[in-house]
Amino acid sequence: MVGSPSGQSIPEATVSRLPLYLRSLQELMDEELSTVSSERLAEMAGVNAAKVRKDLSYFGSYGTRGVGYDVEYLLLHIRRELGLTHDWPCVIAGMGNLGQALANYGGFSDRGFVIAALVDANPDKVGTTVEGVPISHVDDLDDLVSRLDIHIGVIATPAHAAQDVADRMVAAGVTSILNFAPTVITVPDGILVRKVDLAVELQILSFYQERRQAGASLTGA
Amino acid sequence: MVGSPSGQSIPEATVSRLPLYLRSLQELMDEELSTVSSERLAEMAGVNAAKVRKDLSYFGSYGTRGVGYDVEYLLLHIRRELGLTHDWPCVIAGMGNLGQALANYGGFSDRGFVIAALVDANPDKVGTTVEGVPISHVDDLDDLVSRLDIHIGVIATPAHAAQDVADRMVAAGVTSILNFAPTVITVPDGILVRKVDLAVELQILSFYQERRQAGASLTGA
DNA sequence: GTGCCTTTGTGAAATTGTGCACGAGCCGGG
DNA sequence: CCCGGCTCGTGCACAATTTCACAAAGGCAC
Repeated sequence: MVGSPSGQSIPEATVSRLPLYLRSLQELMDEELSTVSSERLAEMAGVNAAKVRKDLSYFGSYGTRGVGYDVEYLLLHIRRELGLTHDWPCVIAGMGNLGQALANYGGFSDRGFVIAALVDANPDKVGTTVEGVPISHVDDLDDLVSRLDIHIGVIATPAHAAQDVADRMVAAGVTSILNFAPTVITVPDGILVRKVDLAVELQILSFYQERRQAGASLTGA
Repeated sequence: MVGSPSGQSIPEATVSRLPLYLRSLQELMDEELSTVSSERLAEMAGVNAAKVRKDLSYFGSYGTRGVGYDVEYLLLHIRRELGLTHDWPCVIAGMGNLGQALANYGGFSDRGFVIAALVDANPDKVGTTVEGVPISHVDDLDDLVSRLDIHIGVIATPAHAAQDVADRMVAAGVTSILNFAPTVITVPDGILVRKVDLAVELQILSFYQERRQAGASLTGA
């Protein structure tokens, strides 16, 4: 079981670190380095060296003892594991501030996520374009998704519209959803949802910040 | 030690769920419900009921057996734990697409995070305003942070500028940083950093999406 | 007041994730 | 060919988190 490439069981925690390794390896490529040690990679990714080695070992043994990992080979391999050997066409729903920013944000297309379609419910916005991509009406989701072979949908609508849009996406054939709306959406089995709530992170910071100040006033003056 | 309110040790995992409970409780307030069971709250927050009870128990026992939790009381309590009884002035650095979207995004100020200042390194942008907040030059960070009593900084710059901005923020007195730049930043002890990488989430989706397709072609037709 | 129903609060078990420590394997030099 | 130094791969112990299961306790009907 151990060491078998493409084994079924890659820990979730490991998966969530793969993008970090990928990014670090890309930087190393830019610096034209051909090999990298787990220690260096760990430092770049902001984790611990043992963790890097353990994570990479789930995919088999690609390192060379005494030397390190081959940057190019590892890069290719992780990219393949992450399914980034081809581009992913995506649709963004909700062209408010957040949706527009996401559509404009270069960080997606850089990494293989092509904004193939944009939709909104507001007829006034339909027809305008963002970054050369026309905004369609949300009613056209079905057509867009099947015609452009879209599997990934991004929800950037207000909270109250999120569930409806999610339902439409699923009905249209989307199987993975990234939800930026601050609400829980429910989907059928087999549909994968990840959630990013920008304000949640600030609230977590706030928690620790408040604690620190409270603590400081106890221990401090 | 158990049940002591404000005990030192609230698990990180619990803290990261508090904002979800808070949001759910706000919805319940809007619906004018006065009590809620752990089961209902769990459903709204998208977690498991036992987890809700355990999470809440770290703050002491605020529920009534046979009845549930008092919505208003619990709301107030979590808000206090999260340090959201007052507003937090924040500064956003980097007024590109992402920074502008964050500044425009209503979801922050709704929850007590007031955009007090905006900075950018580009002189052309300095002087213009976003949502009524003027963009200052990044060199003025020091002055802004101390004058407006800012503790929280948001980095929305390109990756290559993030570390420099983080250093400046720390020097100016910021103690909590939310980093949207796709890079690891290092800060002195005592400074708290949280990281949101929009593309990372898509890559994680991509991983599972790819696996699913691979699996489907084995088990399916 | 008694009994029943409901829902909390919480030990304890199960699962998941982390970090250490060290054997194993590779490289370069003599 | 052998040796010393370096770095991977991994078993193991430990820590964190989740989940289960159930006793304890409030509320309501009668």
